[in-house]
Amino acid sequence: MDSSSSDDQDLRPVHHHEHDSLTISNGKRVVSETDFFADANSKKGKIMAGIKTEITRGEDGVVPGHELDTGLNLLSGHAESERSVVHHGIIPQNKGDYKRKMDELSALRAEINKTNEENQQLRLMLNQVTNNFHALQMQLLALLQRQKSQRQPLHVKTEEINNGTLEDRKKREGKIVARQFMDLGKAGIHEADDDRSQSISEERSQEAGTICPSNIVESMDYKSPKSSTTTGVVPFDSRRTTSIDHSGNNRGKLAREYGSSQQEFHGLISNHEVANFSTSKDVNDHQKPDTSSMIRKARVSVRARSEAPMISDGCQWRKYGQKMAKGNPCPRAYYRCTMASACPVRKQVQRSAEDKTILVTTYEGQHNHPLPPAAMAMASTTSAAASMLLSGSMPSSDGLMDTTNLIPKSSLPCPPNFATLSASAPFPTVTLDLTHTPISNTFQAPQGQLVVPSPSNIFSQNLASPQHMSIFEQGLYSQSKFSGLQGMELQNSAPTPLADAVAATTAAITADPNFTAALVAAITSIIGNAPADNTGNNDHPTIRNSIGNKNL
DNA sequence: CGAATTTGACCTGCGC
DNA sequence: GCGCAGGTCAAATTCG
Repeated sequence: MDSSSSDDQDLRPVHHHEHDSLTISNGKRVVSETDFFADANSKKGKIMAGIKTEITRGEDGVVPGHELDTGLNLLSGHAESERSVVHHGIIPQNKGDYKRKMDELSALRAEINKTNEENQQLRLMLNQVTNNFHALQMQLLALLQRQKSQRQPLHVKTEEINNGTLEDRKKREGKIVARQFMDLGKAGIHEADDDRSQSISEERSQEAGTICPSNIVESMDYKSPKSSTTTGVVPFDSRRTTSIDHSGNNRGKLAREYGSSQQEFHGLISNHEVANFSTSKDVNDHQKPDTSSMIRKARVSVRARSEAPMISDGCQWRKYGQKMAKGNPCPRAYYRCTMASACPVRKQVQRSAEDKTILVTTYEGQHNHPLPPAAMAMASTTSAAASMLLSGSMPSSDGLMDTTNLIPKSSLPCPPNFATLSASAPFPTVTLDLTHTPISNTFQAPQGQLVVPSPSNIFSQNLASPQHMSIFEQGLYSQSKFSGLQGMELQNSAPTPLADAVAATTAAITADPNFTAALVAAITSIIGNAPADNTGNNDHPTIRNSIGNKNL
């Protein structure tokens, strides 16, 4: 059922293309190959054409002749007019004409087969490159961890903690804590992900002796020098953890459930990241109230154009609430992940007040269970984005997180301060704008949100994360090329040879237009305008009527 | 009939 | 302390 509706959505752009071709041909009996693959001049267009033909075949397994007509009728929003056009074109006037048409149909069929093969090859290539990239990223992570552990003396952290005003310190603490939370979450996912990521987690655990300066342990140590160094319950959300301790009402029930899920969740965390954490009680004992309030979750907001009530991200969600939010006539829906009984991941879905065709999905938390590939795409992307948000740069003196160093000013077609994170924002939020609005608009966002127009930033800034760069991310990355941000990933590299190497690798991987287009197809199939469908058909190479099409 | 959704009530944090 | 807004709960309702 879902797939059928999804197919409808998928086929819509195909129809438009064919309709255009038919209109242009106007009276010709068969859609010419050139018309049918109208944009086949470009590599991208060639891919699209191939995918389109696959869709046409998909209806009943055959393509040419009247079957083509049938497909059009199924897809057409102007069925009668198009049917007449096509029928007029296909009914032969004489035998020679008929033979000529049959020849053309044969040629068309051959072309379809060819493009289908090309599609298959592209798919294989995409998978292969993805796998290779994952492996490469794992290696880079390990190297980076080693490099960090060698570069960061502990006195730097002490100095940073001791300097500055109390307010500055509080702000720093909040960021540091939040940053670590995301690291924890990532660790959870990695552990559940696969053996490779597990090995990485273990590697990170082994390197726990000298740790990243952004580790929460420093913050906790500062606030609570007597904190236990043994593994304990990590307060992923201090508020909920407090509820566990002090609440006996119904809310406590959820809190307990949530808390247990957190324990379960943290069981997936590498020892290094859990070590030195105090229990929630310890934290409450040693933290000042205003300091604990700084402990906030990072969120990742995804803006995408969609008519569906919810974008398909591969996960199973259960709606548990709906609220009217201030300043937006559209209600905000609250969902929680139901793929595991105690998965802490929540998401909010709300249409943009400015543009109701834009669906804003905000993710919070990390899955504590294995994810299907389709869900991994979104999960890893949001995790990477959050990671970039929380580890991208050090806070500036005014309490704002200066993220301008994420992207060099010289490469930005936007104001240099477009990306700032206010420490006063309710939650540190990264926004992935997939609406493909012009760049100038893409950077417009509510105050306190870091807008990331191009996930290339995520990629190049997220080297410290063992997170896989998913197809989703790669698609996002490739989108950046269409957004006029080419080359940013190279200029944006951290000033380390390793990061340069990664950026160069990224550029090399995505240099091929075929690859880029395939990635766009993949990303589009995941988060496109398709109605909510959780059928897991995201690996279909179809280019859907989606956010990216108008820019392709 | 079980699962999912709806929706009013409740809780919490925050600003005044 | 009060009111507001965001977030969540859970009984009622709807759906498959």
